[in-house]
Amino acid sequence: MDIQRPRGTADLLPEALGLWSAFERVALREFERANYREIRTPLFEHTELFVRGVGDTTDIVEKEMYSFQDRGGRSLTLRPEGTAGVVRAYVENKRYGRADIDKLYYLGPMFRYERPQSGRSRQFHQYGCEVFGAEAPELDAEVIALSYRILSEFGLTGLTVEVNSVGCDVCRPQHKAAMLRLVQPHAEEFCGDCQRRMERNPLRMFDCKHETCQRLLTELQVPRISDVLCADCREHLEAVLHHTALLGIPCERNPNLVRGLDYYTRTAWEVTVAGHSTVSGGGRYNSLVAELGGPETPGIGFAGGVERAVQLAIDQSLTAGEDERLDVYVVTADQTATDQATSLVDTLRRAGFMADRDFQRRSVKSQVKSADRQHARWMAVLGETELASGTVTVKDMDSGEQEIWPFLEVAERMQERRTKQEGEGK
RNA sequence: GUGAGCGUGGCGAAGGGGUUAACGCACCGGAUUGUGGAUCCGGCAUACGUGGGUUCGAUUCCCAUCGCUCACCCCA
Repeated sequence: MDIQRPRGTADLLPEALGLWSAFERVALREFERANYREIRTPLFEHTELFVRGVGDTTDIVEKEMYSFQDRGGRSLTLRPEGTAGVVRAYVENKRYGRADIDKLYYLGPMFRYERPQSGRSRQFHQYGCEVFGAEAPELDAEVIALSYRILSEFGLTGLTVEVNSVGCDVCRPQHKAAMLRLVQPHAEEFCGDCQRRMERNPLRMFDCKHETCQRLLTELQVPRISDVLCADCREHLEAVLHHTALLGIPCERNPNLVRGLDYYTRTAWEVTVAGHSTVSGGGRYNSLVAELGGPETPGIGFAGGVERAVQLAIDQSLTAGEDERLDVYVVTADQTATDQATSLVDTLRRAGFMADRDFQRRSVKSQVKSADRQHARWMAVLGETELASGTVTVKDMDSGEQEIWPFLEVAERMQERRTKQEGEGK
């Protein structure tokens, strides 16, 4: 095998896809119950959209974009996240001119050029939603609840929601300036990572694992954003937590929580399981729509990683439920019966049964083993004796009983059996 | 981008400078004229990631490279 899949991509094989579709069903169901509607935007956009939307100093834009030139010389980028494209579509399609707020959800692949490791790959899948046109804290609570419920309804346990406010256009710049005033004179005393964080996203410094950095922050009495929120932001955060409590969502305040993208304002949160990477995260973005050329419109949304949810399910021993079982396996017990096998399989399929047969000219024993391996409900044997009498030997693989039926009545009789079994609740 | 570990048939896995590279699983055929499990017999497979070096000889030692895995940064 000389050509392998590109680094950081995965083949999703049938055996693994059961959990995926189980998860997707739950996500779509929860979104739709909450009156969200699906949106599908392009997998690639103009590079400029992400630079302006996500933020030009974020890791995503600085080193993780899959960008390329098309034949017309335009710079395009495989989408590294979902929000920017949805906001662009919202503005471009002028959906702001409507009376109701716009509740949208999406599910699909995203791309980031990173070193793969557990819970991280170059093509991965996110599900998420965006809501435009309301800034009431009860909406924040609804979206937080959705991000939590999708995972809990999927069956995951041990989930917590960490919530913080990163401030607004008023209090955040003030805090940042104040923080830098205190910290920059001591820049060399911080670790290399923190010195970089100072440039990019000083809030991150509170996350540093180095003890010296933490001690310095305390000694210098550097305020955390949550300590210096303006009155409106403070009030908003309290109202959000009040409503998530009404909804029974296990929220915890995390004054150190920061998100990596530039566009967040006020509420930011992550759904986590102890000892694992974040499963989903989101926040409010009240300036993003305007920054991308639309009218001042508040927005809020979250995105979760499908791979991470599925991996947690595996870790927690959740199963997807049985695959649909094969109804009939047609056994060709004699080479002369191939014509009949072909038409019997076709007849059964047209009658709505999942039917299959041997295509490798294997022995009868092998074919029966095959039927067993695939958990067929029935096998239908076509051999010399059946051909001579225009019949089919039909065996119920569960009970082991077998009968001889006229060839032309097989589908009909099976339908009767199936109806009867379903009536008995089997 | 930084650091660490690992690449032997479809899968798991032993070995180790020298004729035919174990073993287990899976699969196929037979014992059982045409029936699922077990047992026994037989069969099966283009297998030592790739390229170079050392050597009379390399799957084994050395170098490089590619890939995989994990951690850091960051994030879904």
